[in-house]
Amino acid sequence: MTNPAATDGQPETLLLIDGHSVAYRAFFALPVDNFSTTTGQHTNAVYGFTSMLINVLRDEKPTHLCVAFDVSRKTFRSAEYSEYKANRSASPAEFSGQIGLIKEVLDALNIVHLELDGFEADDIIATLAKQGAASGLNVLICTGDRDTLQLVNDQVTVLYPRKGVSDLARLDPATVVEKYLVTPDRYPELAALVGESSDNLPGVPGVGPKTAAKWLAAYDGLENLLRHADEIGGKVGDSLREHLDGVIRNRHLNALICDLELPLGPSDLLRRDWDREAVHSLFDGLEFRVLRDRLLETLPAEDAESQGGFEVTGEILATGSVRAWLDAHGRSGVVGIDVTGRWRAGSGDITGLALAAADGAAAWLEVTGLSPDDDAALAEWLADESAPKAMHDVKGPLLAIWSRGWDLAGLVSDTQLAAYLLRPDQRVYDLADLTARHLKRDLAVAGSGADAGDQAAFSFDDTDSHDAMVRARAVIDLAAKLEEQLEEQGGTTLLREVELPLTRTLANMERVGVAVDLDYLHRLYADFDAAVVAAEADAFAVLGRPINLGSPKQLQTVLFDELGMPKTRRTQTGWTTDAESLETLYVKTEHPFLAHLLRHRDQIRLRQTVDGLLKSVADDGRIHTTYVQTIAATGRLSSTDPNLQNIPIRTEAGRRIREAFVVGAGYETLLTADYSQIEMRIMADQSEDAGLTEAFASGQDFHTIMASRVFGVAADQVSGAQRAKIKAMNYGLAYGLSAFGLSQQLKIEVSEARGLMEEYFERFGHVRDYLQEIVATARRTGFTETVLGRRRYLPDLTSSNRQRREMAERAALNAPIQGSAADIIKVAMLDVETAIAQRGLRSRMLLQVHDELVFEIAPGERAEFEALVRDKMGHAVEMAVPLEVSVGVGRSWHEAAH
DNA sequence: GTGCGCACGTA
DNA sequence: CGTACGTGCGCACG
Repeated sequence: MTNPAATDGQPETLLLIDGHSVAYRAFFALPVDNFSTTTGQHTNAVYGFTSMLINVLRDEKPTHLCVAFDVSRKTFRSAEYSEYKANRSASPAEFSGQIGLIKEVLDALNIVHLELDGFEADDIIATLAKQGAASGLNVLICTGDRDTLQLVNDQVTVLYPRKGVSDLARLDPATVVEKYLVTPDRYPELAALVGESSDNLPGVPGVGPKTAAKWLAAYDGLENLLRHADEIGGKVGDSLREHLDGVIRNRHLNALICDLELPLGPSDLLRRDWDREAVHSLFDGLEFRVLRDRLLETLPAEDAESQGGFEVTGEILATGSVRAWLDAHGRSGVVGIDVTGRWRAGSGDITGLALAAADGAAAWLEVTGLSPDDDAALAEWLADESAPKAMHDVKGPLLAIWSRGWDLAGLVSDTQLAAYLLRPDQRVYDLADLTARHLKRDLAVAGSGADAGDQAAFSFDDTDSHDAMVRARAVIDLAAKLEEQLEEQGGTTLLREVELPLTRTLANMERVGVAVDLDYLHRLYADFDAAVVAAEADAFAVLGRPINLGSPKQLQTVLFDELGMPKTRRTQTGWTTDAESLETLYVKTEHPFLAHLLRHRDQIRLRQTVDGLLKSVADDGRIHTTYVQTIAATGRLSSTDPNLQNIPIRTEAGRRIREAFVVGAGYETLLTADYSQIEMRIMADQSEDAGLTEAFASGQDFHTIMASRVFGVAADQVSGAQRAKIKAMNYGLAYGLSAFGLSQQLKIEVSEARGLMEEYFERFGHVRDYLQEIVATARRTGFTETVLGRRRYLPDLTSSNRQRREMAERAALNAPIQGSAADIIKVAMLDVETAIAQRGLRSRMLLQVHDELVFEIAPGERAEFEALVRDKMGHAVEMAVPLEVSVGVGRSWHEAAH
């Protein structure tokens, strides 16, 4: 049994939490508006409660733990005194439901929670506190309810939230006396005299804590005081005598019951392993990212100890001994590798390597200590296809390996990629976390959680080398475990043949980068900057004073309060000032401020994009983005630092930015190749809809031909408006578009949009059947699947919350379509790369933007390369509907567009 | 300093 | 009340 804090000689600690009390404190401590999920569920109380729980577990390291809840407002106390707590207004609507979520959190953390009909949480706590103290435990009670102060003694301490949820006062006997002027056992007597407004128990008028404490001291307790009530003089004496019944009632009601019959005793409250899967899926739903990280940081060891950590006995390889070690251990099975170093933006460096071999041996070697023969032996082994290796998050280390002049081959697993394929909707795939979840083992690495790429230090001591060897060992075990799971869901091919080799392709693209015209970028920045300044000046002139145009809050004050404009759509914090709403406002009011504001928005955005690019230009005059392979739940890539997948294209000014991306020295031109309507083609193929398939086969403009089918007119009779409507429908289909959404986008009535959808589906009925089938299947199996078998799990499909469920349905609709498109372009990228290598071409792949690839073409290779790209992209997978690829060339990304 | 919401760019 | 992302800013926490 896990018992993390119990060490020899130290007393064990029982922590008792009043769930309702702490949740309520949290609710009022944290602004409810700042804590809600995208589905509208308020979470401030859950957040505050969980945050406090994490802190107190970290700080107090209790060995035993229980959370008590009130069942309802009906208790023996309210039965005896109907006014008990009757002053409490109904809980705010935002609070309701959060107690249920807190219990889900506790369940995921495998923490016992108790409630008992007719009694309050306090009574449960009092009972357990007494039992715990009796069996020699230290008892901590975390509550915002002062009634529990009566339980304080040498063994029992109350943690009382001072303010918020992070500042807990420690109330031991001495502190209670200091603060409340009486000993803990007298506190309820004092409260009976003074009254407790939160319980709606009125006290004796005119008697405050000081008077009450004085009396209790003078008469040695309440009982004796009441017996001698007639001795007390003055007005307060009269007052006391008039309210004797009330005092007696108060004292009766505020006495906690400490002999309840409970199903569990202190020995049943030993802390238990928590359920990683449950925590992840719950925190995903609650959108608790930071809290999850804090939880993992604070409590990683505890669920792992039952299996223990990793026993690694390794050696630090002395100079000259690398070849011998690799010969002995490097070729008898999969070797786990952990690279220490740093990497970013297409390059990196290595300081050390840890290896863990299948035979149990482990080694650490420092790059600076390599002899020429060590270096050669290592380079040879790393590049040896027949020496199988496993790593975690290999792309960065690969860049570092390349920077050393080495290469890497024989990689059979990347545990990060494997974990991503198993559950693509996780936020992070940290090695320590995966190890604990899948192997129930503790990595016990100092500073685990940090990616190697973030490692600041370049000096290493024995701990570093040991930790690195532990990681290398964990990677092999994890790789085997994940492989097993992936096999069950048919995902090993996707890992081996797509994601794993793609990592290398992406690393190459990052390493190469894309050339930019730096002078042009600077001029562009100056232009946009001037436009920003001008727009700002114009806006201020109209307004008569300067404001921060980038502050939605200030804009709301100006637009809706000062200028009295009609209110726009609501946001969580007020009324939206987004561009679309401002346009509408401008049509209504023709206020020139709006025009200047919109222009300012546009220009500042463009300036910001250019500024970001300028800051990213490396010494080689190129921009090296980083592709993240494990972010998008659908299987797409993402691009960051900088994001080159959202460079403007829709406006003229935006396209000027694309002119900054140019062909690099020694190359002839850029070439872009993109898939036309790939998602619609996937839908046509998968739905086997004859009408849709024919529309693609016709070779005419796709949206026009679709419109002609829907409206029953010849293609040359389709109006612009008709084409626009069907185009919106085509694009929206894969997103789970509703009649309402379509009406919004096309600015038509909902009834017309509904009619449009009906007519569309009358012609293309198999598409509707297909889309409905996706959701129905996903609801049954729990996941969706792409053409290559990439899964996405959507537990919310069976949620009782309608908003969550419908959101999951749209995600289910979209995932196989967007995901299959991602599969296809990934295969195409690999095929193109292979072909480049086979033909010995110098041309190279630079960028991927979901359905588009950008290449840099070497002199003389243009025609051959275009044919190659068309072939590989067009035949990445075989489908009933041809994949159409359009290609353009030019010296800049803009010119190469088509 | 940190986290969040808003706004907005792409496919 | 249409999916999937990343970034930068202002603002309110601590």
